[in-house]
Amino acid sequence: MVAITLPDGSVRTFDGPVSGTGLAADIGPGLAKAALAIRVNGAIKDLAAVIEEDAQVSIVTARDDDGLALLRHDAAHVMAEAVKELYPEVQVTIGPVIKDGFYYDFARPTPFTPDDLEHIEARMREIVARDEPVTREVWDRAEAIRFFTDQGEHYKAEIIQDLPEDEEISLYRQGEFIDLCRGPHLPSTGKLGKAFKLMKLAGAYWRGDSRNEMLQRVYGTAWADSKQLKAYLHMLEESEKRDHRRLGREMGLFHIQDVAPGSVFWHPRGWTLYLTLQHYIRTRLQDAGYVEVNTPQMVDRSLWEASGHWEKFREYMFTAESEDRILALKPMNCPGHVQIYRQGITSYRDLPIRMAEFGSCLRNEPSGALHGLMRVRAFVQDDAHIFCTEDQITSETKAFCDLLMSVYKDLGFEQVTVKFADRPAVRAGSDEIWDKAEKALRDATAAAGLETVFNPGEGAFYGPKLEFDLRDAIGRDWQLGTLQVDFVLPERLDATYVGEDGRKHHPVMLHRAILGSLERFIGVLLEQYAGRLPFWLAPLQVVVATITNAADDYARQVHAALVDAGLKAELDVRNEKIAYKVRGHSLTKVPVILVVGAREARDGTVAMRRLGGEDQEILALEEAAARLKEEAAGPLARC
RNA sequence: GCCGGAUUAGCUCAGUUGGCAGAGCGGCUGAUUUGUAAUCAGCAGGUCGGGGGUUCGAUUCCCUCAUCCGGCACCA
Repeated sequence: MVAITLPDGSVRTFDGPVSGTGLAADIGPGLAKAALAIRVNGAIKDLAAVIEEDAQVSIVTARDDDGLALLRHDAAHVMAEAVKELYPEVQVTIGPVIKDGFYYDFARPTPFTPDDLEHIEARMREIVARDEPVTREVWDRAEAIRFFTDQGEHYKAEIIQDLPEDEEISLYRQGEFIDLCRGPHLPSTGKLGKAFKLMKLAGAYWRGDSRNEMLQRVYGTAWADSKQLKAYLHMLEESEKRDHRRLGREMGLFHIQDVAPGSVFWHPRGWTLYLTLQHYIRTRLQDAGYVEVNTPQMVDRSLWEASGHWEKFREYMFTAESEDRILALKPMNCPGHVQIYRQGITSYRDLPIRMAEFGSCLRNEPSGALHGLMRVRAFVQDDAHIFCTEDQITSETKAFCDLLMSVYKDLGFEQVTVKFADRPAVRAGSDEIWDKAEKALRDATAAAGLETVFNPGEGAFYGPKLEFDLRDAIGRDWQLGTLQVDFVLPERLDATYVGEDGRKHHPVMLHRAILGSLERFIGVLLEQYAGRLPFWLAPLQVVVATITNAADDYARQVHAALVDAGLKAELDVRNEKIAYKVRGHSLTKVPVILVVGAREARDGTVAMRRLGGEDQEILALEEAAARLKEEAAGPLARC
């Protein structure tokens, strides 16, 4: 007797062992058709797997996340089968499930073309139509290696070679295609259905290592039904509309041009936004006890040698030569800050010193990494270095985390992922120092009430690190803020303070940024709001638009009143219909349009229209200006 | 940096056996004086990314460089 408990608590008993297929059929024909796999006591298995003893079992369908993942995994296998049929010389490697889809990496002397993609997808649909049974086989390791080697599948043989000794070697067979796979899989290729699509081609290094050969990666997406697929494709289209590069052009904020790859030409409105954001963060830093400095852009190589950058960071540094010296454009501000710190003698009583700088940094990022505002070669961070004693690490870190969360909240970001990265394999400093630094950082994050995701071994070579990732509205994560505990640089650059004991000690440096680079932050901000920035941040807040030229003089008065109130306002007295003007300014995401015609001119009022709104509000001019002025103060109003 | 794709007017894009360069939007000018997401007409606007080659002739074919896009690697 085998008793099976279903998720609803009901129990079904069978005379003997029963397969997932049998169980699903026993429950009902509808479920039998939808069944993709089973979950036995929490572990997901093939539908064909036999349940030998009493267990908690649920039937997995494409409606649950595990089922969808299975579907995608099978899509990868079906794609590999299609590729092997069409191009027998290709070697298959790995094909995992990823967010929204799957990919498979193939080894092939010549890359695939977009035309090939169409053929592959068409063949996949044939394979689905064939409804080939998918069966699991357990092989002897040596035999499996020999098998794949004989087939010319050297990557597969290598994968098996590297599997742990005790791991079972399972192969899945569908039609003529046989692949190494842990499973589980769908019972047959027909279960994949039709809701999939091959999306793009890309190169990808074998085992993710750029020293290895490059494979051909084919990305695809797969869903439970065509409605979901359609919704996904629609979502992608919508995402494109909020791409910050597109918004930047449409809103007239900035452009990037091939004469200066990785650098931004900020237009008047974009620069206004930049300055507004900078003013905000500068004020917050001042209020938090930071002092602001500015350090040289070009610095002799000797300083970079002393700091370790010449050794560790050389390839990212731009250099210039002058009078037989090599100068480097600074990629970071930290060595400069240590030079300021070192002027004169510092007492423990002076610590902590929180030294901030909006310094222009240049890094020669690899050309393939450049991406709009998100990854540039010239940028400004809201950078600061906190020089403190070891005892102060916790309190300074907590204060920083609090400040950071408050800033993110002001700017409209509520969901922050905090990653804690600990000691990497290659590092400087003793284990005792690392123990101390990691503990201090952990204590501080706990004190700040932050939950962290552990990111093992990803710390900086000089110390552990917190990374603050923001998710934009499209669901992408961007690392913006960071805090790094550094015991190494103060020593290398000989920064000291005199302690209570009258002796010299090296301070600890906390490298920290909240916005990260202003460039990247603005990119994230634009995507987060789809260009519809909060009023206080909007580079153009109000347009005064006339209905007829008869209202021009009054419109000028309105505009002047707004400017007097400190608002960023423009006047639109073009000889155009109001609908035309409204549309134009709406497309550039101006948050407020004040419409004035003969009535408003007569009454001394304005018709206020919010971006995207359908109704208007008639207000006295003074009232409107006062209200908007208040709104424009933004979060700094409470400072 | 690596793999693939792209580069035509300010923007979005058409342009096939290689034969004088196109549209829409935007801009300018004129008419229209307009009530909340596109009024009408006219005009201007191009080394077809740069360089080299093949050809009587190249936006089109070949080579090369640059930049951009999508991945990969990188991201102190």
